[in-house]
Amino acid sequence: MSRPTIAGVASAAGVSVASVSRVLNGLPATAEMVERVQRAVEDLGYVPDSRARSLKVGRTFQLTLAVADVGNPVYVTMMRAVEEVVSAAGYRLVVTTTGPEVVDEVALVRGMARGYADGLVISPLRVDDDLIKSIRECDVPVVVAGNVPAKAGVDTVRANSPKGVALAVEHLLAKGRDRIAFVNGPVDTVPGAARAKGFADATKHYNLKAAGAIEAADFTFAAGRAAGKQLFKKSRPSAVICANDLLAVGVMHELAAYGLQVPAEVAVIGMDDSELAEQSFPPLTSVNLGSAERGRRAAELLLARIEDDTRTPRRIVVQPTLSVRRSTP
Amino acid sequence: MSRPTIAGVASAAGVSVASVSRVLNGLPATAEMVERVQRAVEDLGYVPDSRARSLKVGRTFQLTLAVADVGNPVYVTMMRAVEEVVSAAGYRLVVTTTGPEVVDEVALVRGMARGYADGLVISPLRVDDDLIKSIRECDVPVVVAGNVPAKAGVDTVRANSPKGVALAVEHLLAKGRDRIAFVNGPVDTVPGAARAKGFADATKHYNLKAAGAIEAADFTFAAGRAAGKQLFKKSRPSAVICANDLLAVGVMHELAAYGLQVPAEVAVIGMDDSELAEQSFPPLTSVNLGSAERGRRAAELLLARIEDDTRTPRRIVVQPTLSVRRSTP
DNA sequence: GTCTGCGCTGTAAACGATTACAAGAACGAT
DNA sequence: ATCGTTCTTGTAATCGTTTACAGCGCAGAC
Repeated sequence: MSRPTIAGVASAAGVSVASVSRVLNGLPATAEMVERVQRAVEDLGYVPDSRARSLKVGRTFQLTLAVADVGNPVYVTMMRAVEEVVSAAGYRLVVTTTGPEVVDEVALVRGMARGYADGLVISPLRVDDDLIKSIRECDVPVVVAGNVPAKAGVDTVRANSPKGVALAVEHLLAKGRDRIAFVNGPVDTVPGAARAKGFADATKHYNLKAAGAIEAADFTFAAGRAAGKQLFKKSRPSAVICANDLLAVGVMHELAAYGLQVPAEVAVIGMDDSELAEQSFPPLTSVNLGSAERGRRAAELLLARIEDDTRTPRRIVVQPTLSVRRSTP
Repeated sequence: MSRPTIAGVASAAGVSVASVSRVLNGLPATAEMVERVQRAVEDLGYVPDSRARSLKVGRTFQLTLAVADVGNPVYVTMMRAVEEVVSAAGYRLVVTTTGPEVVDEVALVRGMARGYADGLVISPLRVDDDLIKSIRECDVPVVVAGNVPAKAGVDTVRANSPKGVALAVEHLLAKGRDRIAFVNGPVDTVPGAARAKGFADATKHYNLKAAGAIEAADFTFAAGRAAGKQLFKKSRPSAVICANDLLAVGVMHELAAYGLQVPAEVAVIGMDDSELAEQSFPPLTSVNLGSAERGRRAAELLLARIEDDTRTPRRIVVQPTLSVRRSTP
């Protein structure tokens, strides 16, 4: 036998479907009506069909969070924060993963028009005009966790990577480490570009001597190892700043392979201050780019826009702090 | 203006809604019809509403994966495997998170009846009769990645934890480490219970001398640290087996705090062989419980059951292997 | 006793797609 | 020229809800 529908409940309770619906949605009804409906619901094990409901009311009460790589620990921080906010507001959160390619992201945003969810928080790795266009044209609210041009006119909440890199550099200089290498992720990504700018700014501002800069293939552990290998082949920096924690951990492994002590001989700083930073050994000094707060704010922005689609887009930037651990002196 | 519906497309193209639907679903139509419909679709930027579609056809073409803790790296392995299989079959995968409590899991399974997705892979931390009942009564297919009693009559894919623990013990004994401590997660969880049994079996079978056994508060890094602290306060094992990689990494941190060398003085073995095992330092020897394969098989089982709901439930068990790294001699 | 107003409840029309069925067109065979 | 096939297209019912609207009963005011 297939699932009971509201009509089945109605006939079992001897009332109309409208009354069942009203009772289920807490609209006024006599005590006897409530009683009869609830009994029938109980008896039949009725559960309302969310597809039909959301077709009618035009909302799914689901929100989507899209991330590029589930293996990147920064996303678990963000995911937790988003989850907390949206579930408090009565929404379910579903997480999907886009590939690293911008076309995947565009496809996802376009797909939202099918009505899978009432809103989307997306943290795109790469951004192009197509993506921005698809976000602006999207029928459901989208907020971007990441950096997109102000003229795009979309709600965003982003980190201040350049400031973050500066914090790392200052910390190292204060400890007397002035031969600072930089291991970035791909610069054709949003975070890669921001961090490249940050390091370039810092290089100029603090008049850093060149000590090596590498662009890793992606933001993964394996790429970090490869980058480390390449880096230490030709230079001996006294410190390495990495564009995220996975890269940093990869680099630390390579340092160990070279027999170099962290932090005694080489200091290492990661970015994101993810759980991995705490778990790595030695525990990793890392720039906290506020992923939890960004997640929270992004979720709040999304809820606010669902509430009122006419508000002017906001651009929130959250400031970094440095979590000092034992990978720096 | 709001999104165009199929009726809008039909009138724009000067054809009937049925024809539009047919063209969109690739049913036979004349070239001219196809042309007109596609032009109208293009012009209006029409995207079919998946809610309406799934209400009618009774399927959402979405599958759900539910995990207890997104912070546990074992799930990323599993998630990747599941994603690969289901997307190849034309489904979208959405991931949700249950809390650690069994009531959350039950609520999730019950909620599936609302028709959010066509199937569910759940990896429950705790299992009780309510959960099993809810799974059996669930209107959509559910496969459990984890151990539930055979009499439950549900599709399951599970690891062989006892065998896994045995592999770890054998490896340690072969290296001459016979004072083996065991750091488990909560034994009221499914994996906790299985691993406890494994260690008890091994203790008996290999006649291990008691070297300490701790039950951590949960399967997290922090709990691993706490457990390590407690353990080393009273005993000096020559090896520690941990119920998962997060616990193992926590224990290694605590060993470092005590100034004990890994693996020279104390060997450490984790379980799950997650990405963290490779990333930790020293890289962690870990029992590979086949999370990727379990994910893959679970997804396949789910697809098969969606295909044919009458097939008798299968119980697949995947065998462990040991990934030896540098945390053991 | 009649009338007004209020509060419940039921009937039926949506929401936006798919699809069974019927009708019309085109075409070949007789 | 007629008939029967086949192929394409349109009409309308349907999926399971919510909700506008109308109807009905009952209480209170005159």
